[in-house]
Amino acid sequence: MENKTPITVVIIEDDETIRNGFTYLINTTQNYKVLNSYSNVEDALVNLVNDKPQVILLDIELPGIKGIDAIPKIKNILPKTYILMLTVYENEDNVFNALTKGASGYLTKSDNTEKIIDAIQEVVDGGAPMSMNIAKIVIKSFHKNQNSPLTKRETEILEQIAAGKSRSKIAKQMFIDLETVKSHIKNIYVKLNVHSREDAIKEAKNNKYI
Amino acid sequence: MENKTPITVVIIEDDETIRNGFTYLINTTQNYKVLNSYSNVEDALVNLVNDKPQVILLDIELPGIKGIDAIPKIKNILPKTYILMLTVYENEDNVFNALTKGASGYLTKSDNTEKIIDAIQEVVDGGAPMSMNIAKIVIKSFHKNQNSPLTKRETEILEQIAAGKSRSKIAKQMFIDLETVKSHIKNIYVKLNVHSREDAIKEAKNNKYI
DNA sequence: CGTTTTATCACGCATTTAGGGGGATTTTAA
DNA sequence: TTAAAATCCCCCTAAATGCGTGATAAAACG
Repeated sequence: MENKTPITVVIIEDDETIRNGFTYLINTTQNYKVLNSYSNVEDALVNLVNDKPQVILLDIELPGIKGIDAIPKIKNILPKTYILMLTVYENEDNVFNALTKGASGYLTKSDNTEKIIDAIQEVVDGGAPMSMNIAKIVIKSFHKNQNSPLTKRETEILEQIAAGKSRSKIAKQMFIDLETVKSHIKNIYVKLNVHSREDAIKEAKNNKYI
Repeated sequence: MENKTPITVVIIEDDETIRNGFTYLINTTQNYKVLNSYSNVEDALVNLVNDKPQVILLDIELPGIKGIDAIPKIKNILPKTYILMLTVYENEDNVFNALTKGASGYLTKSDNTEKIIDAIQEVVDGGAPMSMNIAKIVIKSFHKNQNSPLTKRETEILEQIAAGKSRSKIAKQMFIDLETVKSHIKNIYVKLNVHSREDAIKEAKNNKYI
């Protein structure tokens, strides 16, 4: 067990105490090694080519280039490196932005520090470690509103509109008359209090009707 | 610790062995209690009003009404009950369907059986427990394709098109000429090899360009 | 430093679509 | 057995769409 090739980590975090804390924690754990740690993205970007870590712990709140914007830059240099986000805040937009740009996991610093080791292992094993509250945010983003004012058919049609389909195409694919589709759309607009496809889509997505 | 009010659970699972196994496991754990277990959704639906469990363990592969279709029916009767999905298969569509309809967690039966207790506790605490592979599927669904053939501007415009905006509205909001927008859209169509908004949206979403 | 890509703007044209107005009828559920 | 939901009908005008064939300036790349 002792002489396995260790899992290599780089830390990008501006708070020196946290940076050193994590470095110590990881380095004193068997089979894990911190190759380097940086207090900002700029420094990290020039050195990462040499470090070639398997996992990067990336803070979100950083001076200069923010953690979120660092993700694509890092992925450019090291496409196979797993990026684990670290944050104190649980801002929804940050979560989805980071995931969209390619982060593989998302941890809050309030987590038990030992969890960081589990998370590093999990991400190397192809998993997607998340703190409990982050998982909740992610799962909740899938939940549809059960109190939609739209009927089943109206919802169906609005979904097709959101897919960019014309009224006539919707009619053909649903085997109903164009006039029926128009009628449904009229009712949708009244219910959502809008006067265009754009606003209907926006309103429906905001309220998670679709 | 011993005389806390226990967390109440109902199991809906057709395999008798698994059903009894989970029931035994949960009932022999302090502070957890299985109120009832059912081998199909139909039976469960008529009794759930009396059971009023905090958590339901719901199998996906069931005879008659499938687990996925059971979710909205259960939510109708008991809107506050947390639903944890159980499955042997890790079918992507099932995962997203279940989450969309309101499942709060998703576990594979291959998980260590003790994890089920942790998951029940986590969901009651407002979390969203997932097996590692499920978390991976969920997180991956957010990842955008880094090899998009579209330029930044083209991607921007295609996103607006996917939001249902007209070319002229896009032009106004981006402070560019309608002709410029038309030009971009033409290039998008060529690159994606499509001839309509609908197909452009579909192609872009399929490949995660947007 | 030169070449390519990207972003910008131009004009015309045939065809379809969108949104709104006013209805009616038939299924489906409560 | 009512109410809600889904279906279909006709009219209208302004706007949008997709495609053709361009040009020019700015940015990025090697």
